[in-house]
Amino acid sequence: MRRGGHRVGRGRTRLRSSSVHDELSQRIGEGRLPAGTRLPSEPDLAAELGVSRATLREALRALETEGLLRRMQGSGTFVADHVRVRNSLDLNFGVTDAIRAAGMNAGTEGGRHWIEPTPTGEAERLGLDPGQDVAVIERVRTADAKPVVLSRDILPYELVRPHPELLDEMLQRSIYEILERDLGIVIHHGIANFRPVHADGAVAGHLGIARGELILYLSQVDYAEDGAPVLSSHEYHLADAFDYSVVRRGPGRRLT
Amino acid sequence: MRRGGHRVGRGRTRLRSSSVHDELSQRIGEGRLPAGTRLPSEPDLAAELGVSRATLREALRALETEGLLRRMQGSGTFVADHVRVRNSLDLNFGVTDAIRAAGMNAGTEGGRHWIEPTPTGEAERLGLDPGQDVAVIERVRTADAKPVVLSRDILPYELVRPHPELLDEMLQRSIYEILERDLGIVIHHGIANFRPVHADGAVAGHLGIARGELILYLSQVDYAEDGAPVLSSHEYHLADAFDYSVVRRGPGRRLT
DNA sequence: ACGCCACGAGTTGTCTGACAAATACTGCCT
DNA sequence: AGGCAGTATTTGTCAGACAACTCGTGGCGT
Repeated sequence: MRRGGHRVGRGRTRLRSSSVHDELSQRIGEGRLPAGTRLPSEPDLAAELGVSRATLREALRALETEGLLRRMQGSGTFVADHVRVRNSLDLNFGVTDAIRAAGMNAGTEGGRHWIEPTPTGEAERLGLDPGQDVAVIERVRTADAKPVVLSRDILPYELVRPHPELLDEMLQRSIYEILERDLGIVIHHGIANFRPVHADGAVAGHLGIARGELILYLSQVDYAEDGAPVLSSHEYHLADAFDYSVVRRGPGRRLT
Repeated sequence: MRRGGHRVGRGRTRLRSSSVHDELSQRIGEGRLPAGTRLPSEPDLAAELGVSRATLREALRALETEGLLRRMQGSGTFVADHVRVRNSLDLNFGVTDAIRAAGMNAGTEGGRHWIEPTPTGEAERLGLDPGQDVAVIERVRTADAKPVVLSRDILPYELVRPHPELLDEMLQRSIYEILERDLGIVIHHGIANFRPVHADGAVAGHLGIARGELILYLSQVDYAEDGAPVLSSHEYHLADAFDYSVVRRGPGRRLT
Protein backbone atom coordinates (compact mmCIF):
# COMPACT_ATOMS: atom_id res chain seq x y z
CA MET A 1 0.00 0.00 0.00
CA ARG A 2 2.62 2.51 1.00
CA ARG A 3 4.99 3.54 -1.70
CA GLY A 4 8.17 5.43 -1.17
CA GLY A 5 6.88 8.78 -2.20
CA HIS A 6 8.79 11.20 -4.34
CA ARG A 7 12.31 11.91 -3.32
CA VAL A 8 12.22 15.33 -1.86
CA GLY A 9 15.48 17.22 -2.13
CA ARG A 10 16.03 18.26 1.43
CA GLY A 11 17.72 21.60 1.34
CA ARG A 12 16.83 23.29 -1.88
CA THR A 13 16.78 27.01 -2.31
CA ARG A 14 14.17 28.95 -0.50
CA LEU A 15 11.31 30.26 -2.60
CA ARG A 16 10.73 33.99 -2.52
CA SER A 17 7.01 33.58 -1.89
CA SER A 18 7.83 31.34 1.03
CA SER A 19 10.13 33.96 2.54
CA VAL A 20 7.47 36.60 2.12
CA HIS A 21 4.97 34.26 3.77
CA ASP A 22 7.21 33.79 6.77
CA GLU A 23 7.95 37.48 7.05
CA LEU A 24 4.29 38.44 7.15
CA SER A 25 3.41 35.51 9.35
CA GLN A 26 6.05 36.68 11.80
CA ARG A 27 4.83 40.28 11.79
CA ILE A 28 1.35 39.06 12.63
CA GLY A 29 2.52 36.58 15.22
CA GLU A 30 4.65 39.15 17.01
CA GLY A 31 1.77 41.57 17.18
CA ARG A 32 3.35 44.11 14.87
CA LEU A 33 0.21 43.69 12.76
CA PRO A 34 -2.64 43.42 15.27
CA ALA A 35 -5.97 41.86 14.36
CA GLY A 36 -8.09 44.17 12.28
CA THR A 37 -5.16 46.03 10.79
CA ARG A 38 -5.45 46.79 7.15
CA LEU A 39 -2.38 45.94 5.14
CA PRO A 40 -0.94 48.34 2.58
CA SER A 41 -2.22 47.81 -0.93
CA GLU A 42 -0.69 44.92 -2.82
CA PRO A 43 1.45 47.09 -5.11
CA ASP A 44 2.78 49.06 -2.13
CA LEU A 45 3.46 45.99 0.00
CA ALA A 46 5.11 44.22 -2.91
CA ALA A 47 7.41 47.19 -3.42
CA GLU A 48 8.26 47.32 0.28
CA LEU A 49 9.13 43.63 0.34
CA GLY A 50 11.01 43.81 -2.93
CA VAL A 51 8.98 41.24 -4.83
CA SER A 52 6.44 41.34 -7.62
CA ARG A 53 2.77 41.53 -6.96
CA ALA A 54 2.32 37.96 -8.19
CA THR A 55 4.77 36.61 -5.65
CA LEU A 56 3.21 38.63 -2.88
CA ARG A 57 -0.20 37.27 -3.81
CA GLU A 58 1.09 33.70 -3.51
CA ALA A 59 2.05 34.44 0.06
CA LEU A 60 -1.20 36.26 0.80
CA ARG A 61 -3.21 33.37 -0.52
CA ALA A 62 -1.44 30.96 1.78
CA LEU A 63 -1.90 33.23 4.78
CA GLU A 64 -5.57 33.57 3.96
CA THR A 65 -5.97 29.79 3.76
CA GLU A 66 -4.30 29.50 7.13
CA GLY A 67 -6.82 31.93 8.53
CA LEU A 68 -4.40 34.74 9.34
CA LEU A 69 -5.68 37.15 6.71
CA ARG A 70 -8.95 38.07 5.10
CA ARG A 71 -9.07 39.63 1.66
CA MET A 72 -11.96 41.59 0.23
CA GLN A 73 -12.05 42.70 -3.33
CA GLY A 74 -12.27 46.46 -3.62
CA SER A 75 -11.74 46.95 0.07
CA GLY A 76 -8.39 45.62 1.15
CA THR A 77 -6.55 42.91 3.03
CA PHE A 78 -7.03 42.69 6.78
CA VAL A 79 -5.42 40.78 9.60
CA ALA A 80 -8.02 38.31 10.85
CA ASP A 81 -9.03 37.85 14.46
CA HIS A 82 -6.90 34.79 14.63
CA VAL A 83 -7.37 32.16 17.20
CA ARG A 84 -4.87 31.58 19.92
CA VAL A 85 -5.50 28.57 22.06
CA ARG A 86 -3.34 27.30 24.83
CA ASN A 87 -2.18 23.78 24.27
CA SER A 88 -4.22 23.24 21.16
CA LEU A 89 -4.20 19.60 20.17
CA ASP A 90 -3.95 20.31 16.48
CA LEU A 91 -0.90 22.52 16.78
CA ASN A 92 1.23 21.82 19.79
CA PHE A 93 3.21 18.68 19.93
CA GLY A 94 4.62 16.73 22.76
CA VAL A 95 3.82 16.39 26.41
CA THR A 96 6.81 18.50 27.35
CA ASP A 97 5.44 21.50 25.51
CA ALA A 98 2.05 21.05 27.12
CA ILE A 99 3.53 20.94 30.60
CA ARG A 100 5.65 24.00 29.98
CA ALA A 101 2.71 25.83 28.45
CA ALA A 102 0.87 25.30 31.70
CA GLY A 103 3.72 27.06 33.47
CA MET A 104 5.00 23.95 35.20
CA ASN A 105 8.33 22.21 35.32
CA ALA A 106 8.59 19.28 32.91
CA GLY A 107 10.58 16.21 33.95
CA THR A 108 10.82 12.44 33.57
CA GLU A 109 10.91 9.61 36.05
CA GLY A 110 11.51 5.89 35.87
CA GLY A 111 12.19 5.83 32.15
CA ARG A 112 13.40 2.65 30.47
CA HIS A 113 13.68 1.26 26.96
CA TRP A 114 13.96 -2.12 25.30
CA ILE A 115 13.94 -3.91 21.98
CA GLU A 116 11.28 -6.43 21.08
CA PRO A 117 9.69 -8.03 18.02
CA THR A 118 6.94 -5.89 16.57
CA PRO A 119 3.74 -6.64 18.43
CA THR A 120 0.66 -7.27 16.34
CA GLY A 121 -1.21 -4.06 15.83
CA GLU A 122 1.96 -2.00 15.97
CA ALA A 123 3.11 -3.75 12.80
CA GLU A 124 0.14 -2.35 11.00
CA ARG A 125 0.34 1.09 12.55
CA LEU A 126 3.99 1.45 11.55
CA GLY A 127 3.82 -0.43 8.26
CA LEU A 128 6.36 -3.04 9.39
CA ASP A 129 6.72 -6.76 8.81
CA PRO A 130 5.95 -8.81 11.92
CA GLY A 131 9.51 -10.09 11.95
CA GLN A 132 11.19 -6.73 12.44
CA ASP A 133 12.24 -5.34 15.80
CA VAL A 134 10.96 -2.17 17.38
CA ALA A 135 12.39 0.02 20.10
CA VAL A 136 10.06 0.88 22.95
CA ILE A 137 10.63 3.91 25.17
CA GLU A 138 8.56 4.04 28.33
CA ARG A 139 8.51 7.17 30.43
CA VAL A 140 6.53 8.79 33.20
CA ARG A 141 6.33 12.51 32.58
CA THR A 142 6.12 14.79 35.56
CA ALA A 143 4.85 18.32 36.01
CA ASP A 144 6.43 19.97 39.02
CA ALA A 145 7.63 16.51 40.09
CA LYS A 146 4.08 15.08 40.12
CA PRO A 147 3.45 12.23 37.64
CA VAL A 148 0.91 13.26 35.03
CA VAL A 149 1.47 11.14 31.91
CA LEU A 150 2.61 7.59 31.23
CA SER A 151 3.85 7.23 27.67
CA ARG A 152 5.10 4.37 25.53
CA ASP A 153 6.75 5.41 22.28
CA ILE A 154 7.44 2.77 19.66
CA LEU A 155 9.64 3.17 16.61
CA PRO A 156 11.25 0.79 14.10
CA TYR A 157 14.57 -0.37 15.54
CA GLU A 158 16.28 -0.05 12.19
CA LEU A 159 15.98 3.71 12.47
CA VAL A 160 18.19 3.87 15.54
CA ARG A 161 20.37 0.81 14.92
CA PRO A 162 23.28 2.99 13.70
CA HIS A 163 23.12 5.07 16.90
CA PRO A 164 21.80 2.91 19.75
CA GLU A 165 22.93 5.48 22.28
CA LEU A 166 20.14 7.71 21.08
CA LEU A 167 17.66 5.53 22.95
CA ASP A 168 19.17 6.64 26.22
CA GLU A 169 18.90 10.23 25.15
CA MET A 170 15.25 9.74 24.26
CA LEU A 171 14.47 9.01 27.91
CA GLN A 172 15.30 12.55 28.84
CA ARG A 173 14.77 14.71 25.79
CA SER A 174 12.13 15.21 23.14
CA ILE A 175 11.96 12.30 20.73
CA TYR A 176 10.84 14.65 17.97
CA GLU A 177 13.93 16.75 18.54
CA ILE A 178 16.27 13.76 18.41
CA LEU A 179 14.60 12.35 15.30
CA GLU A 180 15.16 15.60 13.54
CA ARG A 181 18.60 16.60 14.78
CA ASP A 182 20.34 13.25 14.81
CA LEU A 183 18.46 11.21 12.26
CA GLY A 184 17.27 13.89 9.86
CA ILE A 185 13.67 12.75 10.15
CA VAL A 186 11.18 15.59 10.32
CA ILE A 187 7.74 14.70 11.58
CA HIS A 188 5.21 16.21 9.25
CA HIS A 189 1.95 15.33 10.97
CA GLY A 190 0.39 12.87 13.33
CA ILE A 191 -3.01 11.30 13.77
CA ALA A 192 -4.17 11.10 17.32
CA ASN A 193 -6.99 9.00 18.64
CA PHE A 194 -8.31 9.37 22.15
CA ARG A 195 -10.91 8.18 24.56
CA PRO A 196 -11.56 8.21 28.27
CA VAL A 197 -10.63 5.06 30.20
CA HIS A 198 -10.22 3.89 33.75
CA ALA A 199 -6.70 3.36 35.00
CA ASP A 200 -5.84 -0.32 35.18
CA GLY A 201 -3.36 -1.71 37.67
CA ALA A 202 -0.24 -1.08 35.61
CA VAL A 203 -1.10 2.48 34.70
CA ALA A 204 -2.20 3.27 38.24
CA GLY A 205 1.07 1.95 39.56
CA HIS A 206 3.20 4.03 37.25
CA LEU A 207 1.27 7.22 37.90
CA GLY A 208 0.85 6.67 41.60
CA ILE A 209 -2.92 6.81 41.61
CA ALA A 210 -5.73 4.48 42.57
CA ARG A 211 -7.07 1.92 40.13
CA GLY A 212 -10.14 3.13 38.32
CA GLU A 213 -9.13 6.79 38.27
CA LEU A 214 -10.10 8.83 35.22
CA ILE A 215 -7.56 8.71 32.40
CA LEU A 216 -7.49 10.20 28.93
CA TYR A 217 -5.91 7.60 26.69
CA LEU A 218 -4.26 9.04 23.61
CA SER A 219 -2.84 6.90 20.87
CA GLN A 220 -1.01 8.53 18.01
CA VAL A 221 0.96 7.71 14.87
CA ASP A 222 3.42 10.28 13.49
CA TYR A 223 4.37 10.45 9.85
CA ALA A 224 7.41 11.85 8.06
CA GLU A 225 7.27 14.29 5.20
CA ASP A 226 7.00 11.55 2.62
CA GLY A 227 4.09 9.95 4.43
CA ALA A 228 6.01 7.07 5.97
CA PRO A 229 4.95 6.20 9.53
CA VAL A 230 7.76 6.78 12.00
CA LEU A 231 6.53 6.79 15.55
CA SER A 232 3.66 5.18 17.39
CA SER A 233 2.75 6.54 20.81
CA HIS A 234 0.45 5.48 23.61
CA GLU A 235 -0.13 8.03 26.34
CA TYR A 236 -2.16 7.85 29.54
CA HIS A 237 -2.97 11.31 30.82
CA LEU A 238 -4.33 12.16 34.21
CA ALA A 239 -7.78 13.57 33.53
CA ASP A 240 -7.21 16.85 35.31
CA ALA A 241 -3.64 17.35 34.23
CA PHE A 242 -4.20 19.46 31.15
CA ASP A 243 -6.71 21.45 29.25
CA TYR A 244 -7.23 19.93 25.83
CA SER A 245 -8.67 22.02 23.04
CA VAL A 246 -9.13 21.74 19.32
CA VAL A 247 -9.90 24.38 16.76
CA ARG A 248 -12.57 22.93 14.54
CA ARG A 249 -13.08 24.37 11.11
CA GLY A 250 -16.56 25.37 10.11
CA PRO A 251 -18.96 22.89 8.61
CA GLY A 252 -17.99 22.43 5.04
CA ARG A 253 -17.92 25.97 3.75
CA ARG A 254 -14.96 26.98 1.69
CA LEU A 255 -12.42 29.09 3.46
CA THR A 256 -12.31 31.91 0.98
CA MET B 1 -13.01 43.66 23.86
CA ARG B 2 -14.93 42.32 20.91
CA ARG B 3 -15.50 44.81 18.16
CA GLY B 4 -17.98 44.41 15.42
CA GLY B 5 -15.54 43.41 12.78
CA HIS B 6 -15.73 44.57 9.19
CA ARG B 7 -19.12 44.36 7.58
CA VAL B 8 -18.88 41.47 5.24
CA GLY B 9 -21.17 41.65 2.25
CA ARG B 10 -22.94 38.34 2.47
CA GLY B 11 -23.62 36.98 -0.93
CA ARG B 12 -21.00 38.39 -3.20
CA THR B 13 -20.11 36.79 -6.45
CA ARG B 14 -18.08 33.66 -6.41
CA LEU B 15 -14.44 34.12 -7.26
CA ARG B 16 -13.12 32.11 -10.16
CA SER B 17 -10.12 30.90 -8.20
CA SER B 18 -12.48 29.69 -5.53
CA SER B 19 -14.51 27.70 -8.03
CA VAL B 20 -11.36 26.16 -9.43
CA HIS B 21 -10.28 25.30 -5.90
CA ASP B 22 -13.56 23.51 -5.23
CA GLU B 23 -13.46 21.68 -8.51
CA LEU B 24 -9.99 20.28 -7.91
CA SER B 25 -10.72 19.61 -4.27
CA GLN B 26 -13.73 17.59 -5.33
CA ARG B 27 -11.78 15.59 -7.91
CA ILE B 28 -9.29 14.65 -5.24
CA GLY B 29 -11.91 13.92 -2.64
CA GLU B 30 -13.87 11.66 -4.93
CA GLY B 31 -10.81 9.69 -5.82
CA ARG B 32 -10.72 10.75 -9.43
CA LEU B 33 -7.23 12.04 -8.67
CA PRO B 34 -5.68 9.38 -6.42
CA ALA B 35 -2.73 10.11 -4.15
CA GLY B 36 0.52 10.26 -6.06
CA THR B 37 -1.10 11.33 -9.30
CA ARG B 38 0.73 13.98 -11.21
CA LEU B 39 -1.47 16.80 -12.41
CA PRO B 40 -1.25 18.15 -15.95
CA SER B 41 1.11 21.07 -16.33
CA GLU B 42 -0.22 24.43 -15.21
CA PRO B 43 -0.75 25.80 -18.71
CA ASP B 44 -2.62 22.65 -19.77
CA LEU B 45 -4.75 22.50 -16.64
CA ALA B 46 -5.54 26.20 -16.85
CA ALA B 47 -6.71 25.74 -20.43
CA GLU B 48 -8.85 22.76 -19.49
CA LEU B 49 -10.53 24.68 -16.67
CA GLY B 50 -10.91 27.79 -18.76
CA VAL B 51 -8.99 30.17 -16.50
CA SER B 52 -5.66 31.91 -16.66
CA ARG B 53 -2.58 30.39 -15.18
CA ALA B 54 -2.52 33.02 -12.45
CA THR B 55 -6.01 32.10 -11.29
CA LEU B 56 -5.17 28.42 -11.38
CA ARG B 57 -2.09 29.05 -9.29
CA GLU B 58 -4.19 30.82 -6.65
CA ALA B 59 -6.23 27.67 -6.30
CA LEU B 60 -3.18 25.39 -6.33
CA ARG B 61 -1.53 27.44 -3.63
CA ALA B 62 -4.56 27.07 -1.40
CA LEU B 63 -4.75 23.33 -2.01
CA GLU B 64 -1.08 23.02 -1.20
CA THR B 65 -1.53 24.92 2.06
CA GLU B 66 -4.38 22.60 2.94
CA GLY B 67 -2.10 19.65 2.38
CA LEU B 68 -3.90 18.17 -0.61
CA LEU B 69 -1.18 18.92 -3.12
CA ARG B 70 2.56 19.08 -3.22
CA ARG B 71 4.35 21.21 -5.79
CA MET B 72 7.94 20.82 -6.85
CA GLN B 73 9.63 23.29 -9.08
CA GLY B 74 10.83 21.72 -12.27
CA SER B 75 9.11 18.47 -11.52
CA GLY B 76 5.35 18.92 -11.30
CA THR B 77 2.35 19.07 -9.03
CA PHE B 78 1.32 15.89 -7.25
CA VAL B 79 -1.65 14.81 -5.23
CA ALA B 80 -0.37 14.35 -1.69
CA ASP B 81 -0.90 11.26 0.40
CA HIS B 82 -3.70 13.06 2.08
CA VAL B 83 -5.07 12.05 5.36
CA ARG B 84 -8.57 10.70 5.60
CA VAL B 85 -9.76 10.18 9.10
CA ARG B 86 -13.17 9.05 10.12
CA ASN B 87 -14.86 11.54 12.36
CA SER B 88 -11.90 13.83 12.66
CA LEU B 89 -12.52 16.37 15.36
CA ASP B 90 -10.90 19.21 13.49
CA LEU B 91 -12.98 18.74 10.37
CA ASN B 92 -16.32 17.16 11.05
CA PHE B 93 -18.96 19.08 12.82
CA GLY B 94 -21.97 18.02 14.72
CA VAL B 95 -22.98 14.88 16.50
CA THR B 96 -25.33 13.93 13.71
CA ASP B 97 -22.50 13.73 11.21
CA ALA B 98 -20.44 11.64 13.58
CA ILE B 99 -23.24 9.16 14.10
CA ARG B 100 -23.92 8.87 10.40
CA ALA B 101 -20.21 8.52 9.67
CA ALA B 102 -20.21 5.49 11.95
CA GLY B 103 -22.93 3.99 9.78
CA MET B 104 -25.65 4.32 12.36
CA ASN B 105 -29.02 5.96 12.39
CA ALA B 106 -29.04 9.39 14.02
CA GLY B 107 -32.04 10.50 16.02
CA THR B 108 -33.16 12.61 18.97
CA GLU B 109 -35.13 11.85 22.07
CA GLY B 110 -36.66 13.89 24.85
CA GLY B 111 -35.60 17.26 23.47
CA ARG B 112 -36.80 20.47 25.05
CA HIS B 113 -35.90 24.14 25.00
CA TRP B 114 -36.41 27.18 27.16
CA ILE B 115 -35.44 30.79 27.63
CA GLU B 116 -33.50 31.99 30.64
CA PRO B 117 -31.29 34.87 31.72
CA THR B 118 -27.69 34.34 30.68
CA PRO B 119 -25.98 32.23 33.32
CA THR B 120 -22.62 33.41 34.57
CA GLY B 121 -19.89 31.81 32.52
CA GLU B 122 -22.04 31.65 29.45
CA ALA B 123 -22.14 35.44 29.39
CA GLU B 124 -18.40 35.48 28.97
CA ARG B 125 -18.29 32.65 26.47
CA LEU B 126 -20.87 34.34 24.25
CA GLY B 127 -19.81 37.92 24.86
CA LEU B 128 -23.20 38.90 26.29
CA ASP B 129 -24.33 41.20 29.07
CA PRO B 130 -25.63 39.34 32.14
CA GLY B 131 -29.08 40.88 31.62
CA GLN B 132 -29.73 39.36 28.21
CA ASP B 133 -31.71 36.19 27.64
CA VAL B 134 -30.41 33.04 26.05
CA ALA B 135 -32.19 30.12 24.43
CA VAL B 136 -31.19 26.69 25.64
CA ILE B 137 -31.78 23.57 23.56
CA GLU B 138 -31.37 20.29 25.36
CA ARG B 139 -31.36 17.05 23.41
CA VAL B 140 -30.41 13.44 23.80
CA ARG B 141 -28.89 12.16 20.58
CA THR B 142 -29.35 8.55 19.69
CA ALA B 143 -27.48 6.19 17.44
CA ASP B 144 -29.67 3.32 16.28
CA ALA B 145 -32.14 4.35 18.98
CA LYS B 146 -29.56 4.02 21.75
CA PRO B 147 -28.75 7.23 23.67
CA VAL B 148 -25.15 8.26 23.12
CA VAL B 149 -24.86 12.01 23.67
CA LEU B 150 -26.55 14.54 25.92
CA SER B 151 -26.15 18.04 24.55
CA ARG B 152 -27.08 21.51 25.73
CA ASP B 153 -26.76 24.24 23.09
CA ILE B 154 -26.98 27.85 24.18
CA LEU B 155 -27.41 30.84 21.90
CA PRO B 156 -28.37 34.50 22.39
CA TYR B 157 -32.15 34.76 22.36
CA GLU B 158 -32.07 37.91 20.24
CA LEU B 159 -30.87 35.83 17.33
CA VAL B 160 -34.05 33.78 17.19
CA ARG B 161 -36.52 36.33 18.58
CA PRO B 162 -37.86 37.13 15.09
CA HIS B 163 -38.50 33.43 14.42
CA PRO B 164 -39.25 31.66 17.73
CA GLU B 165 -40.58 28.65 15.85
CA LEU B 166 -37.03 27.86 14.85
CA LEU B 167 -36.35 26.65 18.38
CA ASP B 168 -38.74 23.77 17.82
CA GLU B 169 -37.02 22.92 14.59
CA MET B 170 -33.66 22.89 16.33
CA LEU B 171 -34.79 19.96 18.44
CA GLN B 172 -34.88 17.76 15.40
CA ARG B 173 -32.49 19.14 12.86
CA SER B 174 -28.94 20.43 12.76
CA ILE B 175 -28.59 23.76 14.51
CA TYR B 176 -25.77 24.69 12.15
CA GLU B 177 -28.06 24.09 9.20
CA ILE B 178 -30.85 26.23 10.63
CA LEU B 179 -28.49 29.03 11.59
CA GLU B 180 -27.24 29.18 8.05
CA ARG B 181 -30.43 28.61 6.08
CA ASP B 182 -32.90 30.61 8.13
CA LEU B 183 -30.76 33.18 9.88
CA GLY B 184 -27.93 33.64 7.40
CA ILE B 185 -25.30 32.95 10.03
CA VAL B 186 -22.45 30.79 8.80
CA ILE B 187 -20.32 29.20 11.48
CA HIS B 188 -16.70 29.74 10.58
CA HIS B 189 -14.94 27.81 13.31
CA GLY B 190 -15.31 26.55 16.82
CA ILE B 191 -13.04 25.98 19.76
CA ALA B 192 -13.66 22.76 21.61
CA ASN B 193 -12.42 21.82 25.02
CA PHE B 194 -12.74 18.32 26.38
CA ARG B 195 -11.90 16.13 29.31
CA PRO B 196 -12.98 12.81 30.74
CA VAL B 197 -15.50 12.90 33.57
CA HIS B 198 -17.75 10.58 35.51
CA ALA B 199 -21.46 10.76 34.80
CA ASP B 200 -23.33 12.55 37.55
CA GLY B 201 -26.93 11.78 38.42
CA ALA B 202 -28.49 14.09 35.85
CA VAL B 203 -26.36 12.96 32.95
CA ALA B 204 -26.74 9.31 33.88
CA GLY B 205 -30.50 9.74 33.98
CA HIS B 206 -30.70 11.28 30.56
CA LEU B 207 -28.45 8.73 28.94
CA GLY B 208 -29.87 5.77 30.77
CA ILE B 209 -26.59 4.63 32.31
CA ALA B 210 -25.30 4.16 35.82
CA ARG B 211 -23.82 7.03 37.77
CA GLY B 212 -20.06 7.10 37.56
CA GLU B 213 -19.85 5.74 34.00
CA LEU B 214 -17.12 7.09 31.76
CA ILE B 215 -18.08 10.23 29.85
CA LEU B 216 -16.18 12.47 27.48
CA TYR B 217 -17.28 15.98 28.25
CA LEU B 218 -16.94 18.38 25.35
CA SER B 219 -17.57 22.08 25.64
CA GLN B 220 -17.40 24.24 22.57
CA VAL B 221 -17.94 27.80 21.38
CA ASP B 222 -18.69 28.43 17.71
CA TYR B 223 -17.88 31.68 15.97
CA ALA B 224 -19.30 33.37 12.89
CA GLU B 225 -17.25 34.61 9.99
CA ASP B 226 -16.70 37.98 11.58
CA GLY B 227 -15.44 36.42 14.78
CA ALA B 228 -18.55 36.99 16.87
CA PRO B 229 -19.45 34.08 19.20
CA VAL B 230 -22.76 32.53 18.24
CA LEU B 231 -23.26 29.19 19.92
CA SER B 232 -22.06 27.60 23.12
CA SER B 233 -22.41 23.84 23.46
CA HIS B 234 -21.95 21.34 26.25
CA GLU B 235 -21.94 17.71 25.24
CA TYR B 236 -21.65 14.52 27.29
CA HIS B 237 -20.55 11.60 25.13
CA LEU B 238 -20.64 7.98 26.09
CA ALA B 239 -17.01 6.92 26.23
CA ASP B 240 -17.33 4.08 23.78
CA ALA B 241 -19.77 5.74 21.42
CA PHE B 242 -17.35 7.19 18.94
CA ASP B 243 -13.80 7.20 17.77
CA TYR B 244 -12.31 10.63 18.21
CA SER B 245 -9.28 11.62 16.21
CA VAL B 246 -7.33 14.74 15.46
CA VAL B 247 -4.81 15.45 12.76
CA ARG B 248 -1.95 17.23 14.42
CA ARG B 249 0.37 19.31 12.35
CA GLY B 250 4.05 18.71 12.69
CA PRO B 251 6.15 20.53 15.24
CA GLY B 252 6.73 24.00 13.96
CA ARG B 253 7.89 23.50 10.40
CA ARG B 254 6.44 25.74 7.79
CA LEU B 255 3.95 24.13 5.50
CA THR B 256 5.37 25.25 2.20
C1' DA C 1 30.84 -1.85 -21.00
C1' DC C 2 30.71 1.69 -17.68
C1' DG C 3 30.58 6.16 -15.71
C1' DC C 4 30.56 11.04 -16.23
C1' DC C 5 28.95 15.23 -18.15
C1' DA C 6 26.67 18.42 -21.20
C1' DC C 7 22.55 19.44 -23.25
C1' DG C 8 17.69 20.14 -23.90
C1' DA C 9 12.82 19.47 -23.10
C1' DG C 10 9.45 20.10 -19.68
C1' DT C 11 7.71 22.19 -15.36
C1' DT C 12 7.06 25.39 -11.67
C1' DG C 13 8.58 30.14 -9.91
C1' DT C 14 8.76 35.07 -10.75
C1' DC C 15 8.25 39.35 -13.23
C1' DT C 16 5.78 42.99 -15.92
C1' DG C 17 1.86 45.42 -17.49
C1' DA C 18 -2.80 45.84 -18.25
C1' DC C 19 -7.78 45.63 -17.59
C1' DA C 20 -12.19 44.00 -14.95
C1' DA C 21 -14.94 43.98 -10.79
C1' DA C 22 -15.99 45.46 -6.39
C1' DT C 23 -15.73 48.78 -2.81
C1' DA C 24 -15.06 53.30 -0.43
C1' DC C 25 -15.03 58.10 -0.77
C1' DT C 26 -16.23 62.82 -2.36
C1' DG C 27 -18.99 66.42 -3.40
C1' DC C 28 -23.00 67.98 -5.62
C1' DC C 29 -27.90 68.40 -5.59
C1' DT C 30 -32.32 68.52 -3.44
C1' DA D 1 -29.46 66.41 6.49
C1' DG D 2 -29.95 62.93 3.16
C1' DG D 3 -29.64 60.74 -1.26
C1' DC D 4 -27.08 60.00 -5.44
C1' DA D 5 -23.83 59.89 -9.14
C1' DG D 6 -19.07 59.98 -10.25
C1' DT D 7 -14.33 58.99 -9.08
C1' DA D 8 -10.39 56.99 -6.85
C1' DT D 9 -8.71 52.91 -4.69
C1' DT D 10 -8.15 48.02 -4.12
C1' DT D 11 -8.33 43.23 -5.13
C1' DG D 12 -9.31 39.74 -8.97
C1' DT D 13 -8.09 38.06 -13.50
C1' DC D 14 -5.73 37.91 -17.79
C1' DA D 15 -1.71 37.53 -21.07
C1' DG D 16 3.01 36.81 -22.19
C1' DA D 17 7.74 36.33 -21.14
C1' DC D 18 11.81 34.78 -18.84
C1' DA D 19 14.31 32.47 -14.80
C1' DA D 20 15.24 28.47 -11.94
C1' DC D 21 14.97 23.86 -11.42
C1' DT D 22 14.33 18.67 -12.52
C1' DC D 23 14.94 14.82 -15.15
C1' DG D 24 15.94 12.02 -18.97
C1' DT D 25 18.92 11.34 -23.06
C1' DG D 26 22.77 10.78 -25.63
C1' DG D 27 27.61 11.70 -26.47
C1' DC D 28 32.15 11.30 -24.75
C1' DG D 29 36.14 9.46 -22.59
C1' DT D 30 38.16 5.79 -20.15
